[in-house]
Amino acid sequence: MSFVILCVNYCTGGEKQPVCCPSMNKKTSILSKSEILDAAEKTLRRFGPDKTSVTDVAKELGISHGTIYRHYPSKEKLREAVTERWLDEKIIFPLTEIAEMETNDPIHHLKNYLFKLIELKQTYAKYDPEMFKMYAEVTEHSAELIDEHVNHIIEQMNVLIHQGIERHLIQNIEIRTLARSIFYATSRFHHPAHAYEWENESIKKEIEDVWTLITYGFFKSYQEKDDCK
Amino acid sequence: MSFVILCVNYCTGGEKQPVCCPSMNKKTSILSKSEILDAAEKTLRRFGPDKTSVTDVAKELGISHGTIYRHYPSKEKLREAVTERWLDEKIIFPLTEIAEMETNDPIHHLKNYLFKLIELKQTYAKYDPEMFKMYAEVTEHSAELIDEHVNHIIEQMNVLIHQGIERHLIQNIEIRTLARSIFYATSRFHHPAHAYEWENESIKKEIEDVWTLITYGFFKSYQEKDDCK
DNA sequence: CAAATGACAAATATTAATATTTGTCATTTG
DNA sequence: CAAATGACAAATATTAATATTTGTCATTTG
Repeated sequence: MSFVILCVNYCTGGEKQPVCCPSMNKKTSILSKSEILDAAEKTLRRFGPDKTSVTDVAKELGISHGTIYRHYPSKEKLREAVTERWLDEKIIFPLTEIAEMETNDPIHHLKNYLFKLIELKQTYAKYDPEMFKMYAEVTEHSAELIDEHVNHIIEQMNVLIHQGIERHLIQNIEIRTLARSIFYATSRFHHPAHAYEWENESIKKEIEDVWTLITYGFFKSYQEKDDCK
Repeated sequence: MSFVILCVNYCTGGEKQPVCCPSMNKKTSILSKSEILDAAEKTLRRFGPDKTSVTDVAKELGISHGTIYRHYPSKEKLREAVTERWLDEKIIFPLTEIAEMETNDPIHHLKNYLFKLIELKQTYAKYDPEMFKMYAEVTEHSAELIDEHVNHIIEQMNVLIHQGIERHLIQNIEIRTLARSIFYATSRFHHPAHAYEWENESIKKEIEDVWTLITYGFFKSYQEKDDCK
């Protein structure tokens, strides 16, 4: 009984744990991936991504550094794992909460979602600078990680856009293309390469103005020009 | 007579020359700013922006490095001057040619202008990598230089937008805001921080898709929904 | 006498010697 | 016997000594 419960406690978060069920007698001595990630995150925040060694992380855990290599095949993979968890927790999780809210104003819902993405990125750039730097560094090298992250966001935007189309508020064009274009057209406001431009207060108005542009476009439609009014 | 002509020859390009008119007997010995910039550009292309010293530039010219400091107060100012001239020649000049063309399709004209900007940036990133790197480095430090460059482009876009509004093709909203928003919404395609993402072939479709988005917007207007058709 | 020089100090970059870190794997531990 | 260890070589980073570069300015040059 307690066997099962313990296993559930240990194996949360979808991690592929080192087999934790046979011989459960040593529960505290079994090192989990998330314990390593906790220690890595703590160490990264202390020393910064450029000064943190695998040895430092091992020291934090009071173990041999060789042990970490039994869980992550390289320093780079460890950095990616830390970044992936950080992105999931700090960016994807709060965004998912917004995405799943009920609404009868899909346009506002979409704006809410996108603006939250921007706010989160800009907040963490400022208040969790070491981890944000880590994220910026890792995603510049790992196309895989950034692709997964971006696709996750575009996927959620797809759903919101779909709701807008159903209610005849959004033009019925290729959804995925639209989601991607909205994401890219706002790169300046959420891409880490632009972080140094976020200090300026004018950034808030710029975001609103770009949002207005992509909402209505600059083109005066034929309806407005000829048929109507 | 030949005095005046020589002066004109020497003082082209709007440079503030070291007074070249009194005592013209030594015409070849007078060092012009553009000669320094030529040598700097040549040296920068050879050694790259991180390995080029003021001494290297002086060597290229066969002069003492102290002389360069009589024309530019610091290495950084020299780098800025090289970058500014490069931008004017490689980006602003060809853009101005397009901007000044006559057209009866202002939307196409605007697209043409913006796509040329993107094409030029992407071409020089690939085929003049040292100077492009120089530009990327300098603009990250000098807000002044990048502001001037960006404002120049936005100014030219203003004119094109104005033509579109006159012909009732572009919505009559605040022109400057619109120009800036179009510029920012396409940052991914012309901002040097994104240069490493330009390798991917998919970038061409992304540009077209973002252009379509900012042209028409994603919002289904009331005209389309209710009044018309 | 305007323009260039080159000697100089301070700042910065390079080099070479030294130390640490990364990643592996045979051995140890519980 | 699964998990951890720690000794080890190769790669990378740090340090300290050395060399170059930056920027100034009194002196020289034409």
